[in-house]
Amino acid sequence: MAERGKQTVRDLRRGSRSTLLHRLYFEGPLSRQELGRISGLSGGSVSNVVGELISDGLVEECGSVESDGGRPRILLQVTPDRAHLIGVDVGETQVRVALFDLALTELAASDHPLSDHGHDVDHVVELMLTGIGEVLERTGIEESQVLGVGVGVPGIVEQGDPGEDGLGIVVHSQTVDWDAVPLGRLLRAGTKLPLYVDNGAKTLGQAEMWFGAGQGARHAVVALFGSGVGACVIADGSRFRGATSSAGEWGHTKVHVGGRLCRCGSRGCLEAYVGAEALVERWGEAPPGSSEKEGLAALLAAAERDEASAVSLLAESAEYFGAAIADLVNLFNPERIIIGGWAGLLLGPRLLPAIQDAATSYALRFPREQTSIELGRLGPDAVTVGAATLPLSRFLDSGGDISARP
Amino acid sequence: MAERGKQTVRDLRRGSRSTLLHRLYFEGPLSRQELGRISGLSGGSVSNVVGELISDGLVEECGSVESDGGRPRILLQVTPDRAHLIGVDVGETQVRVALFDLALTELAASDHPLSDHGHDVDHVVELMLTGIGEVLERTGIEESQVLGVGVGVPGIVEQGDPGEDGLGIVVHSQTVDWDAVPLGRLLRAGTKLPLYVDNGAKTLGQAEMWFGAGQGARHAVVALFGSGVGACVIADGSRFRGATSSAGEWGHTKVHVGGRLCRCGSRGCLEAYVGAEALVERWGEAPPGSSEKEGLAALLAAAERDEASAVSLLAESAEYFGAAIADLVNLFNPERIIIGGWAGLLLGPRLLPAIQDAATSYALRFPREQTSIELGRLGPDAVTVGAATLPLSRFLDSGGDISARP
DNA sequence: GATGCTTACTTCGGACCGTGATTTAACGTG
DNA sequence: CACGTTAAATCACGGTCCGAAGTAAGCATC
Repeated sequence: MAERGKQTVRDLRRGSRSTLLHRLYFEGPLSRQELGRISGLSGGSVSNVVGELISDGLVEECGSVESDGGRPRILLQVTPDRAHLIGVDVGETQVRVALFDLALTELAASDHPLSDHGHDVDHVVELMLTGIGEVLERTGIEESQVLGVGVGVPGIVEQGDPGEDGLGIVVHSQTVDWDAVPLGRLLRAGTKLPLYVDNGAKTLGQAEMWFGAGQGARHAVVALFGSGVGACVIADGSRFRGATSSAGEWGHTKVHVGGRLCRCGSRGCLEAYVGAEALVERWGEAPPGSSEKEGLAALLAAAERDEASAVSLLAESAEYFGAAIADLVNLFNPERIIIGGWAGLLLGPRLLPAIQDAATSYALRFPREQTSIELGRLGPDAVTVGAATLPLSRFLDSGGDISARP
Repeated sequence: MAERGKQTVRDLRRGSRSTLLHRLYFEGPLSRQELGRISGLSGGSVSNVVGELISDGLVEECGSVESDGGRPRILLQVTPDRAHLIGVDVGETQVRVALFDLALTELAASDHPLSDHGHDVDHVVELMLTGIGEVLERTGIEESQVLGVGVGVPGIVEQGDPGEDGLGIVVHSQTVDWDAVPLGRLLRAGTKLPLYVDNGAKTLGQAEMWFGAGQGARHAVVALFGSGVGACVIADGSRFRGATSSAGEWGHTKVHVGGRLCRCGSRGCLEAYVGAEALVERWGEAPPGSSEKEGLAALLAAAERDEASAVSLLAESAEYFGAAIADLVNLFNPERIIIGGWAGLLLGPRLLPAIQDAATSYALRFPREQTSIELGRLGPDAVTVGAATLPLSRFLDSGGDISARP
C-alpha cells in the first residue's frame, strides 16, 4: 500500500545527491572511490554528482590519501560553513538558543532563564526571537545562510499542514499549561526563517541517535527519563511519528490500571511511578526547598548509603522501568533501547542491571534477545543540538537544497 | 537518515508500474485519464506504462464510459486470472489452505482439522503441503501461475535473510510449543513456490486494513482479541515490523506489574486479564467440557441475563482492554483502532462503549481525539485472505513482476 | 630519468524515463 | 457531413545512470 507519488527522472538526481551527502556527513571524509563502493552508484555518476555538489559549494576536497602504487584518493567532506542551523530548547527553566554550522559545531549560544514569568507563551516566544537575533548578530551570519530553526518544546506538537510554512504548528502541553498554542504563527510573526518544531524529548532522542548511543541502529527506542518520562521511537532510521506526530508518549502507559494518580489526570501511568518528580515526592525525605535534581541526587546518595527506604524505592522503580521497557520491546521490537534524559544519566549507572533483568523477565524472550539496553551518552544540553538536527535532516534528505522548506 | 540505495532510471518505471497497479487494484476500474490525474503521472507516461502492463497481460480493458460529448473513456482493470495466490491459515484447530485469483476471489479451499495430532510440526507441514497440492489440482492451475504462498501462523516469525528464498524463516510460538521451527526450510523441501510467512494475527490485520474496517486509514492499529491478544500496527500504510518483524506483541504488555500469571511465564500481561482463555477460566462457570468459544459465548449470555459475576467480569475486562488501547493510542498515535478477532467480534458489540470510555479516560487527550475506536468487520476466516495478501502486496509493490521473490 | 604499472578520476556513448505539446481516434451535435 | 469535445497515442526533448574507454597522478623498476 506504499503509494509513492510521481517520480520524475530528476528525483533520481535528488536521491543520489541525498545519498552521497548522507554518506559524506556521517561517514566522514571519503574519496569518490569509496563513495561509489558504499553507495552502489557507478563511478561515473559519483564524479558527476560530486562535481555538482562541489560547484554548489556543499562539498569540498580536503586532502588526499595514498593508494598503494596508484593515484592518490582525494578526500571529500561536507563544507561545514556552507550553511548554518539554529537550535532552540524551550526547557523547564530556561530558553536556550544556539547557532551551529553544518558540522553542528556550536558557534554561539544565548540563554534566557524562565524563572519569573513561568511559561507565559508570549514571553517565551519573545525570548526565542531575541535569542535568535542575538546569535545571528554575535556571529554576523546572514539569515539567508541559516537553513532553519529547530525548536524542542515540552508537550505534544501538532505539525499542521506541511507547505504552509509552519503556520499550522500547534503545541499542546499539560505540564507547562499550553493548550493549543499556535507556536508556528507566533514565531512566524517574528522571523522568516524556516521553522521545525518537535517535542524536546524527541529532539534529544534524535541527537542520541545521530551522535550518541544510537549510532548505527536502524530500529531503536530512546527512553527519556527526566522529570517525566517519554520516548522517541526510531523505525528504520527515521522518527516514528504516527498520524499526528505525537507517537511515543510512553510516560502515560499504564503499569497499574487504576493505580497511582498521575499529573496527567489518569491513574497508573508509568510516569507516576518512576518519573523524577514522582520519585522525589514518594521518597519524601528530600531537603526542603531543594530542586528536583537536588532531590533526586539526595535520593541516590541515600541509596548509596544503604538507607532502606531509598534502596527499596529505587529497586521498585527499576522494576517498573524495566517492565515498561519490556512493553517497548514487545511492541516495537527495536534492536537497541537507550536510556537517556538527566534522571536516566544520574540513576542509570546504578539501576541499569536491575532494569535489564526486569526487562528480561517481563518481555517475550525472542524480541528481548534481539535488543540491547544501554545508557545514553548525551546530557540534556543536547536538546539544542537535536533541535538543530531537524532542519539539518531536511537539508540532507533534500539532497542539499539550501532553500528547502519543511 | 533514510539511506535509499542506488536508484537507476529503470526503477522509475518500476515505481510507475507499481503506482498504477495499486490504483487500479484498489480504486476499481479506471480510465487512463483518471489514472493520470490521481497518480500525478503525465498522460503520455500513463499510456506508455499501461501499454506495457497490457502487453504483459497484467491489465485489461473492460468496457468504456461515455464522456459528455467526446471520445469515451476506456476502463482498465487488473486482469483477475493473470496470476493466482495461495493463503494458508495454521489455526488452533485446523490448517486451512485456499487458492485465490488476483482479485482475491476464492477458487478452492482445503481444510484439515488438527484435533488428533496437535501441532506436531512435521504433521502440520505435511498438511500444508498436501493442502497446496489439493487446491492446485482441483483448479488445474499451474505452479508457475501462482505468485506465492502466504502463511499465517501463531507465534513470532523471524524473517531471516531475504534473498535466500525463505529458507531463513523461523517460527517461535510458546502457545503451540514451537521453538525455533525452521518453517521456511521445511516447506521449501516440499514446494518451489515463493514463501511468505507471518503471524496469523498480523495477516488478519492486513486483511482488515485492505478490505475491512481499516480501508483508507494510513495509521492504524488492529487489536486482535481471540484466545490471546495481539495487534497489527500499520504505520503510513504498511505493516510496522520492527528490527526482526515481531513488533506488535501487545498481548504481553503489562497492565499490572507483578499481577496475574500469564501463559507466557511473566506476570501482569494484558492477555492474562482479557484473553478469551483467561476470561473463561476466571469466570469458572462455563459448561464443563465446552470449548473456549462456547465458554465465552456462555459468559456473554450470562452477562446478557444480568448475572452479577459475568457482568462485573466483562466490565472489568472492558476497563483493562480500554486502558491497554490507551497505551496503543499514546505510543502509536493512530488515526483508527480496530478491534478484531473472533472474541472481539463476539464481545465487541456489548463492550465497545465501555472500551471507548476507558480508552478516553486513560489516554492522553490529544492523541485520543485523533483516534476512532471501531469494531472489525472480518471474521477469523479472513486469515487465509490476509495471508494471500502477503504475496499480493509484494506483487503490486514490485510493479507486477510475476517472478518476484520475497 | 624514462618506462611501465597501478589506481583514481573523467569523459562519453548508449539505453532508458517522464514531460508536455502535438497528433490521431472516437464520440455527440447541429 | 462538418464541427466541437474529449481520450488516447506519438514524439522530440531534457535529463538520468551505467559502463567502457580515456586521462591523470603517483610508485617501482630498470
